[in-house]
Amino acid sequence: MTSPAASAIPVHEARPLRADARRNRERILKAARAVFADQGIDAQIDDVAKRAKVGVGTVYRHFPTKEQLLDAIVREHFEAIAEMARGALEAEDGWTGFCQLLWSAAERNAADRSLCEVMSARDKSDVVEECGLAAMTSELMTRAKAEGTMRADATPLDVPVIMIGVSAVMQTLPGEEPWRRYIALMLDGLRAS
Amino acid sequence: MTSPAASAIPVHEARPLRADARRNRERILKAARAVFADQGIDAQIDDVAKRAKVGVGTVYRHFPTKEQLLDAIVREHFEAIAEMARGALEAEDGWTGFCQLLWSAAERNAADRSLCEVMSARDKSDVVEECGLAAMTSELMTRAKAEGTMRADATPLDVPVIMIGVSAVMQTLPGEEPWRRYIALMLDGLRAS
DNA sequence: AACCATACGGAACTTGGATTCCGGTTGTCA
DNA sequence: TGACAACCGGAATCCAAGTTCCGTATGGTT
Repeated sequence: MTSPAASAIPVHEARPLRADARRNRERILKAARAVFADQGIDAQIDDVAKRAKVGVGTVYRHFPTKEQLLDAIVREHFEAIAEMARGALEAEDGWTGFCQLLWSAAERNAADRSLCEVMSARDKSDVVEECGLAAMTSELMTRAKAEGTMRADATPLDVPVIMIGVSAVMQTLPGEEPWRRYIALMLDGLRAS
Repeated sequence: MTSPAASAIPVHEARPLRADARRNRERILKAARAVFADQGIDAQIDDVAKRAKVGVGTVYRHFPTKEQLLDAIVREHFEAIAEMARGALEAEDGWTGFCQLLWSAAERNAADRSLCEVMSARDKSDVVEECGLAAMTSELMTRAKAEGTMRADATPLDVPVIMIGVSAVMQTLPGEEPWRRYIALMLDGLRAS
């Protein structure tokens, strides 16, 4: 996206940020990642600002809305999960890859409260689509079904259902045990009998 | 505390409510059931009051806090589910009873937004314990395992995990399909192979 | 080294809801 | 049928965020 011939850039492709602004933007994102991860989506912008050692106004200049700041971070997460999916596609077989993806995605969720809250409360299928996650998951499932390791009636729609569930479990029941158990049950439910 | 023979009544065992007060209390509960069911736990007390054709102050005299009002209603729900559990214990076998219980409890959840929100976001194990649900579920599972229809490593703890999950799914993905699919998967995961 | 568009900080403002208050009603009981 | 404690209604108050504003500071440029 930063290539020399950045010619046909869409709509408002602003001039580069001033050095201090660029620096602050990074600090804000970093702070927000940390704050949202451990306070959840109800964390306050003031806290983010404080942690970034920046005034609230500055946060708002970079992200006009709390929602937008949160969104930026959620996208990063999905991006990361999409990366995991790419890894899962390298697995020796579809079922293994599928399991690997669910486990690692859940693991990431477990480390971030806001992610759990967002996943279990808002439908993010658009983001999932955009970052290619939908397609990769679908591919993984197609393979697994072809191999006969996944029940034939499983559908890509089962994945959000599962992720929403784990996310909720993580928020409500503390500890690793419950959500791991949950994923295990679900995978058993999806395995071909 | 002010009655003449305020003898040995525990703490605050108040005198009977005045007729109008009793009537209002009922209207408030009825209104609250409806409002919370379709707006969720973020519904406003003002709406409850309006629907009950009563002033906000009156709502607050009966339930000093929104939290307490909500709690009263949530307890009613769990009570009802406990009733379902009693029915499930009559089923011809443990597995059937267990499935019956999960399906009917989920069905009830589906009809009440606040119930879903509460179940998926707060640990209500105390209430579950108090109304006997915990014990009955446990009994059902013991039977099913003895019959060999439920996997041996299933535990009563799996039930809240499942209920939390469905509740979250109901909130996030609209329609009957997703949550039904979810329960079906989970039951398959719990069935003995 | 002066200029100014960009940025910054953070106090002040706004808003949405919960909760309180208090003058006016109404059951209940003598 | 008074008298009064128990109630009621709903405007006013309080509060916790999110968001705006504006005087000041600072990179980048000539």
